[in-house]
Amino acid sequence: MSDKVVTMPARKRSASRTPARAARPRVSGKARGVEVLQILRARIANQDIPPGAKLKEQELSEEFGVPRTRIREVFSALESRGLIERIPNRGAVVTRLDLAQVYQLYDVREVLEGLLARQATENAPAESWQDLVDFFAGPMQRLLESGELDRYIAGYEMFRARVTAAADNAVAAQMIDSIFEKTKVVIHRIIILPGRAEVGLVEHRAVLAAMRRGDAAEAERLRRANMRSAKAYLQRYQKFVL
Amino acid sequence: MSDKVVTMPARKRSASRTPARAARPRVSGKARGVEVLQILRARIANQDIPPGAKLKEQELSEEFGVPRTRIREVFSALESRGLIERIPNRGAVVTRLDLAQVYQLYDVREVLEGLLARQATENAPAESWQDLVDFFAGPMQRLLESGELDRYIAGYEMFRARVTAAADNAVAAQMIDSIFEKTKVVIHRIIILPGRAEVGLVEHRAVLAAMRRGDAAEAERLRRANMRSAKAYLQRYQKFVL
DNA sequence: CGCAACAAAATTGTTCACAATCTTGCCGAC
DNA sequence: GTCGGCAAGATTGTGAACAATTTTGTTGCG
Repeated sequence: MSDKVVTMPARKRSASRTPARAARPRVSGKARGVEVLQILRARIANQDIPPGAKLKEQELSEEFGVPRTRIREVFSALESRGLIERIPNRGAVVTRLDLAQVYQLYDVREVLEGLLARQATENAPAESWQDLVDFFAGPMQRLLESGELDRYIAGYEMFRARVTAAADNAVAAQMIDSIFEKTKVVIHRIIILPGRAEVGLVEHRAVLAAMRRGDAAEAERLRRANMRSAKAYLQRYQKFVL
Repeated sequence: MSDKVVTMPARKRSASRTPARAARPRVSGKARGVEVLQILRARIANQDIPPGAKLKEQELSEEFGVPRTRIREVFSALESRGLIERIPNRGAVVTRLDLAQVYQLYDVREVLEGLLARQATENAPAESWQDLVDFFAGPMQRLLESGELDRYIAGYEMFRARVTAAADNAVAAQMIDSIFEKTKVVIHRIIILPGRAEVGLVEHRAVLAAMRRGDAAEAERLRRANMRSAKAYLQRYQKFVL
């Protein structure tokens, strides 16, 4: 995600007096194309826009205060990411995940998370994981027992962020990101399944122990086992999750 | 990788006489947006358009006979795939791979090809691989000895196609495709490195033997080893490949 | 000769009008 | 009452004109 963002003088297009059609009604301040893309990605990932919903060009154009052609460009990007489907002359709808695809996403995620765990272990000094070992032994255990699942999930995402950063593999990170934006809802629903968080916590402690030892191969193996176990929960409670 | 590419007549933009905007000069028959996208993807993958080259909207618009707004949409899709970079008011250029990224692509490809080999072994009956075992024992060996590298590569891609089809994992297949379209040239250059094809052939035979035995775990392990070995060649002959 | 300022050309970005296509609701025939 | 057209409305697709910006070329000064 290149952050060379910008420059771009903030001045607003001079006076542009246009007498008729006076000031634009811009519902929310002007947004650049990239921003619109990110916002829509997030909305789809969170299912603020539910699967199957239709996206209308004009509507979005007015909401974000950008030209309709720009919305079309954003649609192209969303389509190439597989988040929406476009049918000629019929518009764009949010893609619906089918079961087979969710399993495939989990299979791919298994090997990618394994890769990141291994590379993180190889790249970072073993001691650097100590704080996470402690965190998962104490605080995370407590969050789980007191039922604070939101903060538990936040802790888990922090773990993933640390591993991803240490692995230093932008390609893999980006691919997992694209899996996340499709399955975020599913993943969160699995965590709150009966017994899943407890099992997951044990598995994560095992992964962290291997990383703390500097055993990269074992960290990869355990992380993959962890993902397979999550997939097994998905299969078992399929009807509740999808 | 669809090769419907097309050549594209080399003639230069016709007379462009259009006095009163008469019949459209369509250089090549009308093309849909998706087709334009595929063609440009192929051109970039083959380096018909070299890294760093600038893509001009009007030029492409005229060549394909599609509106410029459509070219812009295609650019958005190419950008989201990481094939081009767009700088505001400066246009679009084909992204240049840096060394670190190529290594990362190989690391990811290692685990994904491993996944496909495993799932292919799990899904297809062991006997179904016999013809490939034979092919890699005989014909491929001969192609190598007689130096017919193009056909050797074609045989290798046939192997990949078979495995991918059997694995039946569209998500993984698509991700590997996106890796291919960025590294196709590099991959082909590695194959023609001294000794690489010979080693690769031996490794592929081992993978196929495991698949023929129905040993999915071993097939995955061997395929990953094969990819690591290819990456090692890349590291060794780096300066000749990039 | 170098170089800075300016002018011209090329290119990208935006806007709008309209055409093509699909959707919806209505009306009548059976 | 149901079904099949048919017209009106909504939505997407196209193309050109226009505006903004960058690039290129030129001129004149030191």
